Amino acid sequence: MTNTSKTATLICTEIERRIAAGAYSDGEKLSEQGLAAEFAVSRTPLREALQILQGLGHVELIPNRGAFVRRPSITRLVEMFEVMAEMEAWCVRLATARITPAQRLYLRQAATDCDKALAANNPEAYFEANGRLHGTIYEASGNSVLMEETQRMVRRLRPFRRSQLNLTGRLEASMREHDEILNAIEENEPERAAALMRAHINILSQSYDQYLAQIEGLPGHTH
Amino acid sequence: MTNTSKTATLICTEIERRIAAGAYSDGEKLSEQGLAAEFAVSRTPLREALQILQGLGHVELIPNRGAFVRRPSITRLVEMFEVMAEMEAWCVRLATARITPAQRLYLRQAATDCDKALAANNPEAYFEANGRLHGTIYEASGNSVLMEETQRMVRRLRPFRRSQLNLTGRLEASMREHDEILNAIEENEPERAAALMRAHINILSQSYDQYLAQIEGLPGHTH
DNA sequence: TCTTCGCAAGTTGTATACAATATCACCACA
DNA sequence: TGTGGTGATATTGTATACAACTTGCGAAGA
Repeated sequence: MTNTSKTATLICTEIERRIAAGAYSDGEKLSEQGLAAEFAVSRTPLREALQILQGLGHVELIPNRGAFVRRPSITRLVEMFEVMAEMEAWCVRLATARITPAQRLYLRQAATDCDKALAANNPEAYFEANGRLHGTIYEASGNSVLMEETQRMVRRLRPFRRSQLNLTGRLEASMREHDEILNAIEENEPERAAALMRAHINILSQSYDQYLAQIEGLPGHTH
Repeated sequence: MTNTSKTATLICTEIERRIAAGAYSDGEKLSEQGLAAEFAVSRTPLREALQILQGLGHVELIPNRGAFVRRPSITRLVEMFEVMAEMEAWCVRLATARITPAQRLYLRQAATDCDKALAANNPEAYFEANGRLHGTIYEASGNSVLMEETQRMVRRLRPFRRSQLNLTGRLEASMREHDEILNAIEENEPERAAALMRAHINILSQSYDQYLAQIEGLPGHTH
C-alpha cells in the first residue's frame, strides 16, 4: 500500500473517504469513466485504485461487470474491530515475552509523546504518537507476518475512524490504558497485557457508536 | 481474488508457482516487458497481476522502480503458519459456540468426503473436501471478517503447500484430527477444539520442513 | 584519482485506441 | 400478455503509444 503509485493512492484515499462518509450506497456501481473524468485521470490509474480498494475490502470487482461499493454495516464494522482487538491483544501477548530493551524505550517515548500532544491539544501529533506506540508493539511481537496483518487491519479501519473524537474525555482515558498496558508488559504479565489491550480497542470501537448509527441510517444500505 | 479478471489470475498463479518453486531469488527484479512477452500479453494485465501479487505479499512494488520478488524465508513461512494456526484456532473457538445444526451437518459431510477420498486414493478430492471442512468452520465462527482474513491467509500459503505430501501417512492422521476437532465442537468444548486445531495446523506446517529446507538452500536468498 | 554533472538508454506511469463482453430495449411469436 | 431472441449501445478488458522517471556511463573538473 505504501509502495503504490502516488496517483492511485490519492484516488483510493478519496474514494475511501467518500465510502466512509456515506456518499455511496451499498452495492452502488462505480463508473470507471465517470470517476476517471472526475479525478482528471485516465482509466488506467483509476482501475489501479479500484484494485487496491478491492484488496481493502471496500469495493468488489466483478469481471466484465465493474466495481461495486461494499459499505460495511454496523455488524461488519463491529466484526472488524473485534478482529483488530484480538490481533492487537495477540501482538502484545507475544511482545511481552519478546520485547527488546530498545523497543521498551521506544514505547515509553511514544507514550510520553502522546502525553505531550494531549497537553498541547494537538490531535494530529497525538494520533501520530499513538500509531507509533501501537506499531512498536506489533513489531515487538517478533512475528513480522502478524505485524503486517495487524497494520493492514488498522489501515482498513482508518477511513472509519473519526479523527476528532472527544479530545478531552476519551483520549485521557486512552492514555491511562496505554500506561497500564506498558506496565503489564514491563511486569512480564502477557495475559494481563492482552486483556487490557483487547479492552482498550473494544472501548475505542464503542466511541464510534454515534458514527455507526449515522452510517446505518443512510439510504441504500442493505444487509 | 476470485473476482479478478481471468488473465491476471492465471499469470498471478504462474508467478506464484515460480516463486514457490524457487525460480526467482529473493529481491530479484521482475521485468514487466519480459514477463509480458513471456505470457504473450500486454503490460496492462501483467501489471494487474503484479498488484495482486503485492497484495498477497509475494512481490514488492516500488514506484518508478519496478516489482521485486519477496521469497519467504523459513522464518517467514513459519510465521505465516503460526498466524494461520492461531486464526483457525480462533475460528473454531467461536464456531463451537455459534455453529448451526445445518453447519454441523456440512462439517460431518465434509469429513466423510475426506474419508472417501482417502479410501479412493484421490488427493484432489481430499483437498477439496478438506477445504470445505475448514471453510465451514470459518463460516460457523459467525464473524465474516475473520472468515475472510483466514481464507486470505490460506490463499497466501497455497503456493507453498505441497499437494502430494505423503498421502498414506500424514493424511490419515490428519483425518483423525478432524474427527477430534468435530467431536470437541459437538461436545461444546471451545478451548479443546481450538487447541486441537492449533496442533492440527502446526503439525501440518512441520510436514513442509523438507520443502522449507530446500527453498532456503536456493541461491540469492538473503535475510 | 575521485567526484560531480549531464546526457542517453531503458523502464515505469499514463493516456488513448481498439476488442470483447454485458446490458437493455425492441420485436417476433406463442 | 408473456417469453425468448436479436441487435444497438455502453462498459469493461487489452494493446499500444507516449510521457515521466530512474539508472548508468562517461566526460569535465578539482
